[in-house]
This record gives sequence, C-alpha cells and structure tokens, in this order.
Amino acid sequence: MNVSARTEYACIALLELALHYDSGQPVRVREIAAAHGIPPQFLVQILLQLKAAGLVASTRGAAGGYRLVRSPADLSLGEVMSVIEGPSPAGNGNSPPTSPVSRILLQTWRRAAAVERQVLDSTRFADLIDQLREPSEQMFYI
Amino acid sequence: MNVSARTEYACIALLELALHYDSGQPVRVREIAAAHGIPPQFLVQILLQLKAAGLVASTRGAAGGYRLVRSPADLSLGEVMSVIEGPSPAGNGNSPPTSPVSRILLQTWRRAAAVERQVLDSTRFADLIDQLREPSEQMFYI
DNA sequence: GTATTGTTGACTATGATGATGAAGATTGCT
DNA sequence: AGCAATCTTCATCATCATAGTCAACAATAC
Repeated sequence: MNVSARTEYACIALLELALHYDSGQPVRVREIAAAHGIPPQFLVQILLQLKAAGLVASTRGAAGGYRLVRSPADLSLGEVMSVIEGPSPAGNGNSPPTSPVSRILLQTWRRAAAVERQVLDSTRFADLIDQLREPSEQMFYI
Repeated sequence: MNVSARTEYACIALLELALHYDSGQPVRVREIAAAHGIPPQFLVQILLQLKAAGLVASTRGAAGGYRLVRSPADLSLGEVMSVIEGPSPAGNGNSPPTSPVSRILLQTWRRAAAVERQVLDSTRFADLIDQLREPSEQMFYI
C-alpha cells in the first residue's frame, strides 16, 4: 500500500472533521494537529489541498476553522487518497507499454490496483466512525 | 500500486529468463537489456539482487549469463516484488498506531494491502507465459 | 592469453517527501 | 477603530529513495 504521511494526515483530519460533522461547527487546524501529533503548518497545506478539491470548506477569522462539505456517508477513503496522491499512474508512470512482456505485467498490476481501489472506495468515513464507536467487534482481520 | 522501474525491470528480466527456462541455457544481461530498452548496468544491479535472494543463478565467463533457479510455475509476482522492494511497511512505516483514529485507518489499509497481495501472490510466472502465448483471450479486464 | 562475461563498490543527479517560516487577509470581539 | 485569532499564500530547506553511471576486478571458454 505505501501510505504517505501526507495521506495519513489527510485521512485523520477528515475523520476528525467527520466526527464533528453533525455539530455544524468548524474545527480549528491547531486542535486537529495537537490531538494527533501532526505538525500544524504541514496540516495546513494538506487542508488547503482538500479545500481545493472541494472536500472541506473553511471559515476565516476568530471563530474559524474547517468543516466537512459532504456527509461522512458520502466520502470514501479511496476518493481522499486520489485527491491527495494525484492521478495514480497505472503501472509505471513514464513508459508506454512497449513490448508484449510489459503489457502482460501491466495488466496484472492493474488488476492488483483494481482490487485495492475496490476496498478503498467501498470504505466510507461513516463506516470508519462506526468502527470507532464499536471497538468490541474487531471485524475483518484478514 | 506504484511499481518502480526497478521492480518492473526485475519482472521483465525474470519473465525473459522464464521463457528460456526449459532450454537450460543462461541468458546474457546485455540481451535482456537490449530487448527491452533497459540500461544494462542498472539491470546488472537488479539481477545481482535477485541472485542474492536465490531467485536466479549465474554462470561466469564467455558463455555465461543468468538463469531461473526455480520453475516458472513456482515463482509468483508477489514474491519478486517483496524481494525487490524489501519488507513492505504496513500503513506508514514510521509511527506505531497511537490513537484509535490511526488504528482504524491502519486496519483498512492493511485490508487493501491484503487483497492486493492476494492478486500478486497468486499470479505465477507460468501464468504470465501462458498469457503471452495466448494473446487472443484478453482475460480479466476489471 | 585473450575475449567475453559476471562482480563489486563507489558515485551522481533528480525528484518526492516532510516539513518550516514569514508575511498577508479575513473575521469576531471589545 | 483596534486587536487577537484564524485561515491563506508563497518561499525555502533537509532528507531520502530512485534511477542511472563509472571503473576496476574476477572467472570462464576458446
């Protein structure tokens, strides 16, 4: 999988915002950063990226902060990762599949990427919240 | 997926060796490199890494080259990628899962990694050879 | 003994990653 | 109006992985 720190921070922040989604109140960057040991200035960059993608909205000023735009049931981990990591280059980014050998390998890697995407796209933030609130059932340890 | 050039070159080379497995004759580095546009000196590094892992064996001297140690039916893409890319850091390599939020995310990423591994481990080089020799049936486009 | 091949180790260039810093803009409150 | 809190923007930097190169050496076939 290889999840970068940037991606992990983005998901943590969004999950935090999802937990406050019902209140309608914005959450401060510093609070999220402090709660999870994320460098605040780095988190700012990430949130701006999420804002540019339309996933979060911000309120400036003294009582400002960030909030989730869509419902947690309508946002998947896969979408967030696509936003943060940019367009995923299937296989290897640079080379067009020149030889038959390369094409066969590329096909397999696309299959692997597809099942991975399937898992990530089908996991919504509402699901993550549910799992957070039911720590008893350790579902799915494959 | 994010397959590095190093990994792709390794798989190309091994697939090439697998195609010559029945002959028992070693294949020269330069031939593999020239056939697929791989920088020869770079491919040398990769083959040495594969040799250190016991996947290939080499013969020195004038008629030397590399050959596959095990049968193509006994070697999977997943194994090769593990060898090349080293131990896969589940989730994010550095941080132990501190907060409950991080743990929930880590669980999902591990699930995604597991299904991906399943595809890669179940694809053997013999399968790839079969696909190369039957270009008519474009199986599995997910 | 010479050409051909693999072996070894050091080296470099480039880009991504993970931050850090400073100046500006907007709002709430007094 | 003025101040503090907050988001915004842009610049900069250190570290590491990746991709690739170079040069000298070792072994084998003929």
